[in-house]
Amino acid sequence: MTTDKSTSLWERLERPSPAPRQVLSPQRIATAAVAIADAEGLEAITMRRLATELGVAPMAPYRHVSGKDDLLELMVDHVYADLRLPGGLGWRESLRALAVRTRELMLDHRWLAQLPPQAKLALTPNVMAVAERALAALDGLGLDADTMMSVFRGVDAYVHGAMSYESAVSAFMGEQSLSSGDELRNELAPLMTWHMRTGRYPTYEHYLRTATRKDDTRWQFDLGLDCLLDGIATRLNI
Amino acid sequence: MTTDKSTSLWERLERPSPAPRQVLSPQRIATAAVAIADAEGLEAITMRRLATELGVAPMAPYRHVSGKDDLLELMVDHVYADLRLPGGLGWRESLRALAVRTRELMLDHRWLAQLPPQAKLALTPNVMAVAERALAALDGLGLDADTMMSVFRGVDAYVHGAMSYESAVSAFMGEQSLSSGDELRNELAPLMTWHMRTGRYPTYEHYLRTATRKDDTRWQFDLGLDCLLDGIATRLNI
DNA sequence: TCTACAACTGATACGTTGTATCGAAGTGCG
DNA sequence: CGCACTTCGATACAACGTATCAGTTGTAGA
Repeated sequence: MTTDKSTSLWERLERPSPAPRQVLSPQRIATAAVAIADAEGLEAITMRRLATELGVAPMAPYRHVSGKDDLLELMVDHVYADLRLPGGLGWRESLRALAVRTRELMLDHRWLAQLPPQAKLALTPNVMAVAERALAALDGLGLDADTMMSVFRGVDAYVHGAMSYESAVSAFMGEQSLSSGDELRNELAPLMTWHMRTGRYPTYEHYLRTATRKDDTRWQFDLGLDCLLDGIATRLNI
Repeated sequence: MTTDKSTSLWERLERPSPAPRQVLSPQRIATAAVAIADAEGLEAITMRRLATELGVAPMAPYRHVSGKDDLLELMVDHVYADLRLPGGLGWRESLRALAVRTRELMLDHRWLAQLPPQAKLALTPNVMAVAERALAALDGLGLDADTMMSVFRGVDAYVHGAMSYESAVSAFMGEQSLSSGDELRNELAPLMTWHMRTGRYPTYEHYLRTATRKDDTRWQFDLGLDCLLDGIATRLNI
């Protein structure tokens, strides 16, 4: 190695460290990004922040991911690896497990339900594997391919829709430092009483006054899910 | 009015126009913003772009909306005014109308399904009105308040989830200038064949080869919706 | 062991975004 | 006519995604 005479030895000694090679990899990037998003939400995901967290220059990750969209896809694939579905069950228990496990995944990673649209189309290996599992559970029941896919996508749509709402509420509570449903409703009370004072929402008002399971999100999720599964069973004769 | 001697008459005549007061209003802002988003997608919504479209300085709209979040809520309320649900129907036809009309609204305004999370909690008058209509349709059937709300939210979750996917696909096709399902699949073919070559997704592969209704999104939507409505009917004995 | 090459990272910079700030212009009331 | 108040314009700033390019390092061939 020839020393570059334009920079003195001392100057070069001042420079960081020789930086061992291969400090970055899609794996390390995904893990770091997921950690950030889990701890501080999706809006904390910044190429600069990610680089800082990895102890690297802002543009370094671009050698491994083509941009932020790519990064989000990588994150999705990374966490979907944890979505292992049990085998050997009937179609109904399989779809139920799919829904419940997906919900748990989205509760562990609230940002999953807040991804921008293009990240929702992520056709990554681990996402494909989940679809394959679900479709396989629906195979051999006499359904045609279109119906199988629609049933799977229907359940998936319900889960995503429900969790999109649930995690938006939870994100809002986090921003406002609210730690219970009562605190949330207290925060929203002025707006709500203003609405109710118009007298245009009597049924809604009745709900607000008499409901007793406003915070039982699991019960709400299961009710809708069971309805959907019931309907699949009766309508498709399976 | 005293003329300011530091600026000549001609100089002041050169200046735009005296700018009649009250050129801005939440109404005008909402209409302009919706027009932009309808034509060019949600990412075209920029405070600067909005101001330009309104013929006004970048910061002017901030006198009427507190920020971008507020603007999005205003847009949601604006388009939800068009979501009129027919009255005098049974619970099932009402929920079906709710779902179908919401889908149509989201097809007319693709950005509705791509809103950031906080905008999905918009408790605006026109959104409340839709909820009230749906809840009223479920009233008097012997359901408790919690169940009524969960059923409504369940249907809403399904619709949002399904449309989130559908409009993400449609947005992707728009970006890539793809105008048919065949073109879309052609675009995705390299990725898909790569996945299929792993042999890990046999059921998925069977779907790709034999399905005949891949582009019939309305049929897919209705199948899931009918399953859900069937399930609600049987599980809740209504 | 040396050398050339390819892969990788650092530094710098540009255009855009949301929005804070403050002064100017117009409006309604005394 | 004067004055407080609302509404708008101009300017500015920090943070973002990312293009570009030079510098650095590991590695393959001689």
